[in-house]
Amino acid sequence: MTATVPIDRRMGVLASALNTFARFGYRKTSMEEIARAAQISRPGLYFLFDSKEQLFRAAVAQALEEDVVEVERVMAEQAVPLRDRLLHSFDRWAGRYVGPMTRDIQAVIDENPGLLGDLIDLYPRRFAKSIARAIVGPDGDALTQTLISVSIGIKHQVDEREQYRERFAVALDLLLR
Amino acid sequence: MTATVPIDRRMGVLASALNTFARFGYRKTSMEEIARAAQISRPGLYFLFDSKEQLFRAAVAQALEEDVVEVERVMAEQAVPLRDRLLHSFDRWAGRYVGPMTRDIQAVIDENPGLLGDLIDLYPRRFAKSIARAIVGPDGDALTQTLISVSIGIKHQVDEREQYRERFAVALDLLLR
DNA sequence: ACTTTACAAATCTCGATTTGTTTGTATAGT
DNA sequence: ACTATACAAACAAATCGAGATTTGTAAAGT
Repeated sequence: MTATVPIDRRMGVLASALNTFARFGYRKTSMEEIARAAQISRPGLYFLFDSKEQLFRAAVAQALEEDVVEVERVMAEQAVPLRDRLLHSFDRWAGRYVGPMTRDIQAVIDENPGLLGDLIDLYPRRFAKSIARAIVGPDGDALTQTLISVSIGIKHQVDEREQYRERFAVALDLLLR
Repeated sequence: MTATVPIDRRMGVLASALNTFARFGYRKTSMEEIARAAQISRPGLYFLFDSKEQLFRAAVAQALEEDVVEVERVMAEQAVPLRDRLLHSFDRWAGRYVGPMTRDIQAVIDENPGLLGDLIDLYPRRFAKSIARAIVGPDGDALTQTLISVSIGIKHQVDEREQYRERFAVALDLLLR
């Protein structure tokens, strides 16, 4: 049972664990390295997380959770223009994981299917719902769908976050009338 | 020298060769299998094409050429609505290569970089130019760019050609005012 | 609520050898 | 303008065993 452990202790470990997984991939990352990066002993790491697999799941889940919570927060801010809210949200959700360093996170994730269970379906759906809710009008769902497709396409075309932002902004301005 | 060989003989072989490459991948496809599929002897295959590598290049090049020529033809037909011309062209260019069977063609192509040289850059550019030329107005290039991103994104989301068509049509109608 | 040290069991790494497959060419034949 | 057969050289795949690495747990300590 890890539930008795202070939550904030784990969060820092999760962040550096995800980093390490991203750098070397799931297989080639040892618990030793994660522990070192988190400035903790390896048995101490096992005290916080039952297994390497569970640690990986938790690390990815935390990242997804933080991203989607941020998206939900931003999309709810009625004061700022829809266009800016969308750009910020998509950049956070997808643009963040573009580039030589952060791209590997995505690679690790889909090189290890089954390791993550429903997370891979659940969070994207939650993201989509959060976007769709903010877009009013009859074309709301179609627009959301298309924005997501554009985002995925751009991610496969570029390799720098800035390029992602630029291209997505162009698409956004075309799609928002 | 293969230049003395009748061209139409080769074309049929190229089509079935691409099929075979798509089914098994470049490495796991033997000249034996290609020859069998093309109803020709293996030495006969070597009479038509100097090497496996050259055969692969020629097969991909033929497919790309046919696709892009069809796109150029359709986009030039001023009589039919732009929306329909675009849908047809993108479906031919990208939708064709969606699905469990044809998807592997794409896989083979980008699992074997270097095998194809410039083809991979040249044809997509030619396709883009053909699209951009037909879209008038100040947002022409931006629209083209975005349509291509949408197309790539959808290709990564769906696994049936019909789904590709539907989603792309939705995006198209949103982007064309 | 951790650390250090220690350890068995599972897993990965690797080089070496072998075995089987494939390529590309040749040759003789139709 | 091919086919059938045959063949050397290159290449890939499968096997294997020795050695190292890694996982997960335990125990004793602070």
